[in-house]
Amino acid sequence: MSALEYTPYVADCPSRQLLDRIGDRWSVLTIGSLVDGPQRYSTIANRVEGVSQKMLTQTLRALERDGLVTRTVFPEIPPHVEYELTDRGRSLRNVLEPLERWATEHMDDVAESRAEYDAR
Amino acid sequence: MSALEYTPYVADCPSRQLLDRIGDRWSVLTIGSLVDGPQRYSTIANRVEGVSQKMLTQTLRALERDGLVTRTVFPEIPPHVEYELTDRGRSLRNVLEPLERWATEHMDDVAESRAEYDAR
DNA sequence: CGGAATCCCGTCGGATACTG
DNA sequence: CAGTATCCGACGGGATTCCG
Repeated sequence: MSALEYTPYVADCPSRQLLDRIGDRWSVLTIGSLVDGPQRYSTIANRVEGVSQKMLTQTLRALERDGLVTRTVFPEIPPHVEYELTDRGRSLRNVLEPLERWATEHMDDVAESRAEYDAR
Repeated sequence: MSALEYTPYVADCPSRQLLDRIGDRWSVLTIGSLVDGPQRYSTIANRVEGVSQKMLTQTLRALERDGLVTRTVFPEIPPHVEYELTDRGRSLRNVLEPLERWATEHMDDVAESRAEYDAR
């Protein structure tokens, strides 16, 4: 019932900050790159084109802190680190995937609307 | 078929910019404030607590440009402007609502994870 | 009432260099 | 390989002022 008291429309409600985090550019793509199982840091970096290592590390740390991904270090040389979605992370992915799909499916229509808007 | 060629994981793909826009903090809340029909500017401003008038206007313009909301000016004094979701806007809302709900429903769990993470 | 325009500061985030 | 640390420029976004 406590969840019903949260609403992101209120400025200082914690759910607004959470919404910011999970709607974040790199968070969405990072989580998406983990859908098909655990991945190494370098693999994620390759999948999420254009992300700097600073932002990727920062994003992964935040996701780990929020209990959305786990970080596993294999004591090897050279280092080997794997990131994996938790159950909670997967449940979030389930609502992010439609968003990602919406973006790709409506890209053409949006581009058309933009052209019309800019023309007038 | 063209939609299949878009993927936000590629740096310069237009869908990435679109994903940024629609995942944006103010965009999500602004769209959400329009679910129950057309609203005046001031009403939206009140519902989305903490939004500055600059950001609200900017957000509404972007949403209008992308064909997600319509802007209707009533020639009255004082001015009267109403914003309303388009069909496309409503389809987007349908995928944003689960995201918003996820944030409120998992807020407690996430807060707990954060506390644990920070403690160690 | 619903903006537009300007100023200005904070932080986001990229580039670079270094390390276990 | 998987980071950390530092520097620093760009710009997001708030506060303020003015307008039709």
